[in-house]
Amino acid sequence: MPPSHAAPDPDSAPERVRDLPTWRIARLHRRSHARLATRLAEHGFTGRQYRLLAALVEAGSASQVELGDRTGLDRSDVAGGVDALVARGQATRSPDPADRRRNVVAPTDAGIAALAALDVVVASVQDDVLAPLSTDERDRFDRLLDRLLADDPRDAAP
Amino acid sequence: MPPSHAAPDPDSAPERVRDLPTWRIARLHRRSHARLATRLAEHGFTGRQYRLLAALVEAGSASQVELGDRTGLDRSDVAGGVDALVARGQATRSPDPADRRRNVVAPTDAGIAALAALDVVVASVQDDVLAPLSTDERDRFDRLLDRLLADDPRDAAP
DNA sequence: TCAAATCGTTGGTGACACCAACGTAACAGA
DNA sequence: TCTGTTACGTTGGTGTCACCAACGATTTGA
Repeated sequence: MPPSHAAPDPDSAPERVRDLPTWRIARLHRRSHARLATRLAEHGFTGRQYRLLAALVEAGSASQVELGDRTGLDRSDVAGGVDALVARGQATRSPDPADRRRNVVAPTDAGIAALAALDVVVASVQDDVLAPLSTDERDRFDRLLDRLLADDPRDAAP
Repeated sequence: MPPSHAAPDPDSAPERVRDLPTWRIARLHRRSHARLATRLAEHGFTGRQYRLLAALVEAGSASQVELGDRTGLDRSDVAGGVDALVARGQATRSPDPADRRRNVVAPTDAGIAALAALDVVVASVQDDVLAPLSTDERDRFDRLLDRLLADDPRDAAP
């Protein structure tokens, strides 16, 4: 065993922070994200690349802006992600003959197969993250999440 | 209206991702984190610096490893954070006469005052994030969070 | 036709979570 | 006491994520 850096537990926090909802939400996210990222990494994927490939397969084929819209990624990040997919033979990129400003990005068979494999992985991670909850509790959690995510923080009807 | 990069909504995602718990948790975190970060930034603070200052005030004074333990930050990140606090006159750093490997980091009056101001800000962000929920729902959410976080993350050490 | 908008690319920014190596200093065992 | 090991702080990386600015090439629409 190396001298051991004795990495501090990233979940430890000062007293006034420990019980804050924002802190607990961050902790939950770190955990769920770490699990997902680890499992995706085993297949050579990053979270963004998975989203990208998913959007690509769902769309059949798309321009990079469209991929940006479908994944919530910035144009520049789409470019890099598509680079990775193309490099691995999971997608193709070619100029759009109808509008030569655009690229047409399309999944390959290998890409489609990879996504199918990832879907299984991703589903198992969901179960992993929610494991501590019963079916009932998962439902309740889901509904609370709905409420919290419901958009319009700015609209207070007078 | 500027040429408009037309930044995509970061919450948009492919179909198979949209309803995943991990994705929804990530969305909630992005939201709560963005609100907190924005409000802290108005006072020149980053999330880590707030945690650091909080740990510092709670401890009275501490070495940097101790700050790392109290905040969950890596040694190297503590170093940078303390740099910032010292540069702003919110903390002092001096070698520990009792163990010259250590630094003694201590909050200044300005640091203590800054933390008091931040505490108010942070509290208001909590309320903001939980705004969509009733008191009852907040309790339920809190308990579910407890369950989800109870599971031990640092296992897998056979 | 010519200015304006769009698309993709490149190259940054900052925050966050990590890890490796190094010099100094303290310590513990032989 | 000497000597090897550990601890501390610093420096300088890594990669992910979310962004933003500018540029060339292309298309549009006034």
